Amino acid sequence: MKSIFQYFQLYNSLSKEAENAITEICSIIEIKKNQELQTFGHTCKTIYYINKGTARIYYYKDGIDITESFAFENNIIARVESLFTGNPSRKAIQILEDSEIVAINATQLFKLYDTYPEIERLFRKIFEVAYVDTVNRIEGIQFHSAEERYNALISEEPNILKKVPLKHIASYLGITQVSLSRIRAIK
Amino acid sequence: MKSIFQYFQLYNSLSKEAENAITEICSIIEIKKNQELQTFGHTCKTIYYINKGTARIYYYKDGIDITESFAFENNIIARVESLFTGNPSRKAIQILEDSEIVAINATQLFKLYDTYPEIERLFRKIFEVAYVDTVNRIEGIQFHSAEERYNALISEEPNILKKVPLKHIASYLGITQVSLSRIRAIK
DNA sequence: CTAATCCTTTAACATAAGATAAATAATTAC
DNA sequence: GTAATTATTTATCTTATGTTAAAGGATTAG
Repeated sequence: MKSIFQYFQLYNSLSKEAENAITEICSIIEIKKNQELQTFGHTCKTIYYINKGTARIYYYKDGIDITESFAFENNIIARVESLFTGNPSRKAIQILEDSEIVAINATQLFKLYDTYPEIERLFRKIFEVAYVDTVNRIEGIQFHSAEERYNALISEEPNILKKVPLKHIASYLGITQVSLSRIRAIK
Repeated sequence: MKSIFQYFQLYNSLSKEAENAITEICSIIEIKKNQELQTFGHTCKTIYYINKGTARIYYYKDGIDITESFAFENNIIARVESLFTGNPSRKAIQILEDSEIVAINATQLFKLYDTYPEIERLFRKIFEVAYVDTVNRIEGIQFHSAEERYNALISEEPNILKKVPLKHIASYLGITQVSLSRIRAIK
């Protein structure tokens, strides 16, 4: 469990005490491909960091499986629409490759915010950047064609095709799998 | 300048000292319809609160004016993709009705975070909720038809038609003005 | 290793939305 | 109040993506 603190360092440096306090509320999960890390219907009280592997957040809309987002090695994944509101999540987190995940107990983390402003600041900054990424993604969705979005995704995340089935990429891009197949066939 | 603190109260209560510190870094702007509150190209260092009026964030994509978001009375508006990264913003803020705006100096605000953890917490929570709204908006864009998105917008913000030209609503919805006209004609 | 299941592609047809142009309608400037 | 400008609608044609169905590949379970 070293690299999570390297990741944190990118946002805000922490005192040794703060690092120890965080370590105490983390656990490591080894989990296999296609398993559900978290399922539907409960209020999300965990933030995950991916040491190794790949995951996605997804939900069902009219019975169809829709991928909201992917997360890859050395990144955070959380169902923020539940974590930050306390509402039960309609979304689940599925593992897409055999993974090693750090689970951060968010209930306890939020308590640490009172004792360690540096920890509150760290997560404030992490989620500010995630927020900016989401704002930028809207721009991509609204004014690029499906083909442009696909190409952009591949160049941002060149290994995604090895890690993630195309059907999940299609729903993430907001198109059907048939459309994605057509787009790929053009090349 | 009363209602901004009522708004803050929804997120986190502040001590009198913290309120005073914030008041010191705020100024009130009276600004007329169609004026630009902030223009393109500079790093965004201001967070705005709308006491009265309406505003939008917009940018040009291939020469076409695109509305990224609207903000109405008693809400915050900021170009977060610049504010949180320090990058110059490609976006501008335009006033859509004669407005009264509170401008919060973000550079000084971020300094207050060191002295007043309660202020850092306040803005953390404000932007967490804004982040959640943005995540939910992606869901709307990706899996609803333009007609559904239009109807949803009207029911969320019934007065928008009195405040905002349809062309801005069209680009916000991710469609052309001609398509929006067609959708409205069906009824 | 084989069968069963799941994933991806291809084809044919349907439809929503884009592009362009022109006609009205509404607003703004003088 | 009128002209000029800007916003909105309507019409026509085009195109990207959706829908459904079926076939071919790949992966998984036993």
